[in-house]
Parts: sequence; C-alpha cells; structure tokens
Amino acid sequence: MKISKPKVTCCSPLLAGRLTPDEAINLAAIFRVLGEPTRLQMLSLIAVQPNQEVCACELVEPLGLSQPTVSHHLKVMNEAGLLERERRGTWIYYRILPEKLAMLRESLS
Amino acid sequence: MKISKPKVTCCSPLLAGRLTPDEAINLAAIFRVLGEPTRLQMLSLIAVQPNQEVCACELVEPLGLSQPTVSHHLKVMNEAGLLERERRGTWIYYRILPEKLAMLRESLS
DNA sequence: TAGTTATATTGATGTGTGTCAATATATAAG
DNA sequence: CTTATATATTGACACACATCAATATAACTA
Repeated sequence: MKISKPKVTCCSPLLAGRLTPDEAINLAAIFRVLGEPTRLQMLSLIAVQPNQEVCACELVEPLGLSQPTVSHHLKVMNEAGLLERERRGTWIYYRILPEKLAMLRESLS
Repeated sequence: MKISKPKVTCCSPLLAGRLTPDEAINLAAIFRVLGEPTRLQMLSLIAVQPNQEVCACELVEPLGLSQPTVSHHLKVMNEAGLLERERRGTWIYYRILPEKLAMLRESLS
C-alpha cells in the first residue's frame, strides 16, 4: 500500500492540452493563494532573509498586520505547499519550497 | 508626449527583493485572475485551438456556463492583459498573450 | 506548579466576486 | 427599418475570504 502522497505534483502544463476540471481546480487553488498582495509580500520577505527563513513573529511588524492574520496566511501558504514549517522551541520557522514555484512556472509554459 | 502605455510591465521578480505594496498589489491582481478554475479552462481551450484563438460563443457550450458568465471572464482576462480581443463582424475572437505568461513565469523565479 | 512568550483557533464583520436571468447594445442581412 | 445573432451590461444572490479581538494551545523557564 502506498503511504506517501506526492506533495509537489498538481499541475499539468496549462497550454499543452485541455485541462480537466480537477486539474483546473487544483491549479487555480495555488494561483488563488498567490493572488493576495499580503502573501506575496510575505514570500518576498522570506526570500530576502540571509538564511532564507523567517519565524512568524518576525513578519507581524513589517507587514503591519495582526498576529492572527499573519498566522492565517502562513497556514494557507503552508497547506498550498508553498511554505514548509519547522518548529524550533517556541518559534516556528518558515521556508519557501522552490520546487513548488518551479512547478508553477512550468504550468505557465 | 507619450501616448502608449506599457501593457506588459508589472512584475518585478518575486524573490529578488522585498516587494513594495504597489508591486504586490499589481502582481497579486494577475494571479487572482488565474485563481479561477473556469478561467484556466478557458485558457487551455484557447490554447488547443488550431489557430490559437476562439470566439466567445464557442466557449459557452464546452464550459457549461451561461453566456454572460463567459463574457464576464473574458473581460476580466482581457483587462488583466492575458487575452487580446479582435472583432471580426459579429464575432469577437480572443487570443492568449504569451508575453504576459512569460512575465508571470519570470516573476516566479 | 505558575508565568511568559509564540502560535493557533474561534467568532464576527465587511468586502469581493462568480453566477444567473433579464435586458441592452452591436453588427450583419433582408 | 426589421429581424436575427453575438456580445455586453445590470441587478440580485450566495458564497468565499481577509481581517481583527478574544481566547486557546504549545513550549520553555523558574
């Protein structure tokens, strides 16, 4: 029996053939996550960190949003496969998953 | 005086530096357009046409949506710079603007 | 155990938008 | 001008979701 589920396979190329409804739903879900200015800013903030990661608390002040809102966006991007999270003590650090971005790039080709 | 406005310049690379709020808003607006399953299906339907174009009426039946809804999505994608439109008699034909997709690909790198 | 800090969840609220029926507009042909 | 077809607009409705305050949970420390 198969246990591991493929996390980074969702998108057949957009222009290569007619998308099935399921493919369209899955791909659109990821684009919708990127369709929020706040989340794009969070991604760019993570990307400019020297160690390519950031803890949730470090995002609240530069974004000017409440802690629950930041937590919500991080959860959304994590569940979409755009961010991975690692707990270290009290803090939780988030990193961008470049494979997911690469996959999105392919879907636009 | 300059008349033409640059249609295909909106997105600085997402991970190359901290996005300004304006950049984030502009880029997110395009991703939000792609964040709709119906619109992705429309793009893929256009892409598989032999002449890479389609008239609005040809989309209603395969999508199973009303004519106003199809018209609405076409307008959204046209205003986002993803589709160009050309009137030929009674019909209006839509084509994908590959430059826009290329620009989006770059923004994900 | 209690206290402190980081993160998550809940509930409420306002805004955005996908969808349709009905209607309007545009173009071409008699 | 009238008719027919293609496309756009309007208005209404339902649903999704970004946001916050309040609260809960988790992890560390004393």
